[in-house]
Amino acid sequence: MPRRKREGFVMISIVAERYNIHPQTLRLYEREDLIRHARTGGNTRLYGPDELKRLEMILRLTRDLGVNLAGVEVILNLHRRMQQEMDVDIDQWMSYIRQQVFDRRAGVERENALVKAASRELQRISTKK
Amino acid sequence: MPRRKREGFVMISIVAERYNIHPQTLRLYEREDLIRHARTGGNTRLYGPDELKRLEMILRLTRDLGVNLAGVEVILNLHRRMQQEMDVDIDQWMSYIRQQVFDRRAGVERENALVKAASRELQRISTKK
DNA sequence: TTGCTCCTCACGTCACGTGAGGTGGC
DNA sequence: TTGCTCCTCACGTCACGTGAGGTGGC
Repeated sequence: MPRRKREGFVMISIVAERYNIHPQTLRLYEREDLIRHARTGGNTRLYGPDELKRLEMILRLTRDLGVNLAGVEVILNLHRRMQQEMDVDIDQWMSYIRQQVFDRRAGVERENALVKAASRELQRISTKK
Repeated sequence: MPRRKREGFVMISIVAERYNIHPQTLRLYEREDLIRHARTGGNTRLYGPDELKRLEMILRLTRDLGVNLAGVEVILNLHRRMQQEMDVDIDQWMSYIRQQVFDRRAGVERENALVKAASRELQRISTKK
C-alpha cells in the first residue's frame, strides 16, 4: 500500500520520520487540540501542508525553547490574532521566534563559558598549592 | 521596623501576602530572570509598581493558563516587542490574555457538562437493568 | 530579642514524552 | 500474511512550587 493517500497529505509514520518525533507524541498533540487534521475513511490521520507548518512551530517552541503545551496554545492563538488584527505576517513572526532561540542559545553559551572559566580557575588553584 | 522603605516599594512578605504566593516562588522568579527588581543596601528585595504589574501578568499566565516559565518568558518578550514595534498597548494585550482565560474556562465548563451528562447516562443505564 | 531578611538543599506533584500490548483495516 | 494504523495504560524524567534549616542585619 502506498503511504501517500492524497497529493501533499501524509500519514503519521511519514511525519514521525521527517521530524524525528514519536507517533504517540503526534497523537498527544492532536488530543490536546494543538493540531487538527483530517482522517481517511479508515480513521487514519492525514497531515497536510498547513498542519506540518503548524507542527514545525510547535516543535520549535517545545524543543528549542522548552515551552509547555499550555504555553504553545497561548502563543499560537496569539499568532493567529496578530495575523488577523494587526497584519503581522508569518515571516515576521517566525523571525521573532528564531530570535528567541538565538537569544536562548547565546545565554547557554554564556553559561558554558562561565563554567569553563570556573573550572580553569579551580585547576589553577589546585595545581598552585 | 516599617515594612515600607520607599514610597510605592514593598518587601517580599508584602508581595507574598497580597498575591497569596510563597516567598520562595518570588525568589525563584527572580533567579529565572522573569522579574528584575531593586535591592536595599542590606540586600533586601524591593518590588515597585512596574514589577508588581509584571508579576500580575506572570501569575495570570502560570496560575490561570498553566503556562510554564519558559513560555512566560517567550510571551512577555513578545509583549515587549509588540509594544515597541507595533503599538499594541497594554490594555489590548491584557484583554487578549483575559480572553484566553475566558476561553479556557469555557472549555473546562464544556468538559464538566460532558462528565455530568455521562454520569447521568451511567445512572440511567444502571437503574434500568 | 523579635521578626523579618537572605541563602541552599531536598522533596512531592504533575506534565509530557515514550513504550508496551492488543486491535483492526488495506 | 505483512506492516501499517488505531487505542489505552503505565512508567521515567524533569520543572516548579513548597518547606526546612541555618545565617545575618535592622
